[in-house]
Amino acid sequence: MTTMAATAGGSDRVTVLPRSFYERDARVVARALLGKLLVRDDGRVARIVEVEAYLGERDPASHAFRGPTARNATMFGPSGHLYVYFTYGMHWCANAVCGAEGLGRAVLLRAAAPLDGVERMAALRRVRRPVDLTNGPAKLCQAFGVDRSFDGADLVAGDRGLVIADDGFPAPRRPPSSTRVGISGGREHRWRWWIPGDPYVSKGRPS
DNA sequence: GGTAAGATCAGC
DNA sequence: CTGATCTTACCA
Repeated sequence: MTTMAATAGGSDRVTVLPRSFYERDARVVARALLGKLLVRDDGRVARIVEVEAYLGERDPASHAFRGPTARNATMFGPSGHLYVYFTYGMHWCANAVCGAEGLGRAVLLRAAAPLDGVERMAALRRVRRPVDLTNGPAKLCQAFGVDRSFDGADLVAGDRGLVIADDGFPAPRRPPSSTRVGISGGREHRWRWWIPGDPYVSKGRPS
């Protein structure tokens, strides 16, 4: 963790987020995740800069809207696990499950700023500009090698070598918000947040 | 069994 | 702006 601490720019203490961090309202967890670190055991590290909250069965934009299925089973499981889904016939996206078990709520990890292990990320993604490495939910997953095999991974125990950690970098007090990207239902909610000015925030079309 | 839409991305 | 690409969920 020496290299990471040096490049992270926060305090020299890096701690994995506890289960209790995730056991809260998804909208609170989402904003609290801004500035946290996505860490793989091979040295890949990126700071989360954009997130979206999905509120389970009361949210028409959520995969959990129509109740539990084989696909969204992880969402209805315990907090602090990774819900990974396949979409558009070619992309993987990752969420942190939150709230009480059985609610089907989660936070989509939409973008992150690479801090370490950039060569390994670049090896998995052929891009012109470095910013395209991780400035979108499917790009982030590809850069971190996250696919179906990571669905259900425990982000607290790190059972598959992937965790989310805190290096002391503060989450924005009042982060800017917008409607969520790429959804049809649930447009009335502004449940997308990001770190203002960060170059790795995805190019969003929502209002 | 058939089909439409999808929490996206890259290239023109 | 469009094509790629295929799983899932829903309907018959």
